[in-house]
Amino acid sequence: MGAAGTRQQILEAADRLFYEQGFEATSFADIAAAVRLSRGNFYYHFKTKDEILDAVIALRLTNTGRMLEAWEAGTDNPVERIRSFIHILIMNRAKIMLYGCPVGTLCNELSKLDHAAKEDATRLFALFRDWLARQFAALGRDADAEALAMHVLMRSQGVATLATAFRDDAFVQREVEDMCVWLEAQRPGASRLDPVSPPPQP
Amino acid sequence: MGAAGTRQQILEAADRLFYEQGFEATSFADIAAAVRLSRGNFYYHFKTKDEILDAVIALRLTNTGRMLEAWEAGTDNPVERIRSFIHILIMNRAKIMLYGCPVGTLCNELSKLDHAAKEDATRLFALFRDWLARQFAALGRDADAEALAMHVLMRSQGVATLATAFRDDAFVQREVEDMCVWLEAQRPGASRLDPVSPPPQP
DNA sequence: GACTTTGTCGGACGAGTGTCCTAAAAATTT
DNA sequence: AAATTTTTAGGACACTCGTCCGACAAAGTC
Repeated sequence: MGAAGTRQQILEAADRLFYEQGFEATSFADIAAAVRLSRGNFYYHFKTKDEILDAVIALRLTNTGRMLEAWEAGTDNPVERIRSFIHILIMNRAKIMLYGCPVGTLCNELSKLDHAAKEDATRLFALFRDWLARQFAALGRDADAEALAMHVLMRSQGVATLATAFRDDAFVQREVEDMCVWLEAQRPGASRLDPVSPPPQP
Repeated sequence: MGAAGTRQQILEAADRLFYEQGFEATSFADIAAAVRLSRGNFYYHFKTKDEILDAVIALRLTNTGRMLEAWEAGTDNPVERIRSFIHILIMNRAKIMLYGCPVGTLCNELSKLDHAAKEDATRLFALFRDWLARQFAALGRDADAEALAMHVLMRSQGVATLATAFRDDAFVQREVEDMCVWLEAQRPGASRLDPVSPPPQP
């Protein structure tokens, strides 16, 4: 197998393991075993563990970008696009309940370690934020597009964290619906009489 | 110094270090250095690292319980009590921007490690949830008190995570205010004409 | 003062870590 | 088929990890 293929395999394994076990708790040996490679051989592909981390973050940035493009290609309606984002919580809820949000948990871990790649990980968040902000702007909310984007991001992060802690499927469902109702009310023409953010129903 | 005093010192150092660096990234040596004790001597006070973790969680449960009691003693008004909770985000924002929420980040880490104390850490969340639910019930929202409590918890977790990633003081301020406005609107008599969850202003 | 209990020290242990080297195998080019 | 480059395996390295001793000091009891 060519080096490029092996490198890709390593990255995918590292991506998964960093997500499932965390960055620091994942050792070279873990990744090596996952791709059935000798531990020592890693040095050929990646000089240091941080180098793998950088590459994994770059991979995630690429994959995330592709996902956002796919959502944009799926529909012209900004509200529907934002709904695509919100519904990751439903689609990935099994993994989220086990390991949390890949972006949020990585940022948290790197912050605690005060790791150099901390800012790079935050760029994953920024990618989502800017994309969401563009959708809100397309909705006619130019003035507060970024604040609205951060609000959506904030909610999804909160749901992910509590989903991991409590493993409560109904909670995730409820909050996603609440978020969608809130989203509908953000169209500039939406009536203030609408239940903007109704109390979540049990 | 008595053993009880030393034990308490160890616990406080471990509490702080587990928060700042994470559980796994904190070694016996780190804690020992913090309390100026020999590493080997730890075995006398705590047989294993997990034992320290259990004790730290128990300590946090106690301290959290005391804090909740203090808030209850501070006012009879449930809305004001809940506001006390929300305002931790402001009071502790410096630390939160560096290390995240102590509860959320611990739960995330233990989930990834699939650690036995995972459920114990979740009990910290449950403590907040039940207390908040009691306040909402006192507000006359018995029916959906727990869902409302989870909603507040969810928001504070989301704000904490993004605060750590972006270190944006204005964002925290804005979301806290938004949360308080939302809270006001949860009183059963609140007019639906009120801006229930207004778009966050930039 | 002798004796027991309680607390501390410094170091040893085996395992696992990230890193790095050398030599052999595989693939590619000549 | 030979030569060269690319990729791999296996292990050494210095180190840190959690764990665990055995010896010793301090405190308290008889």
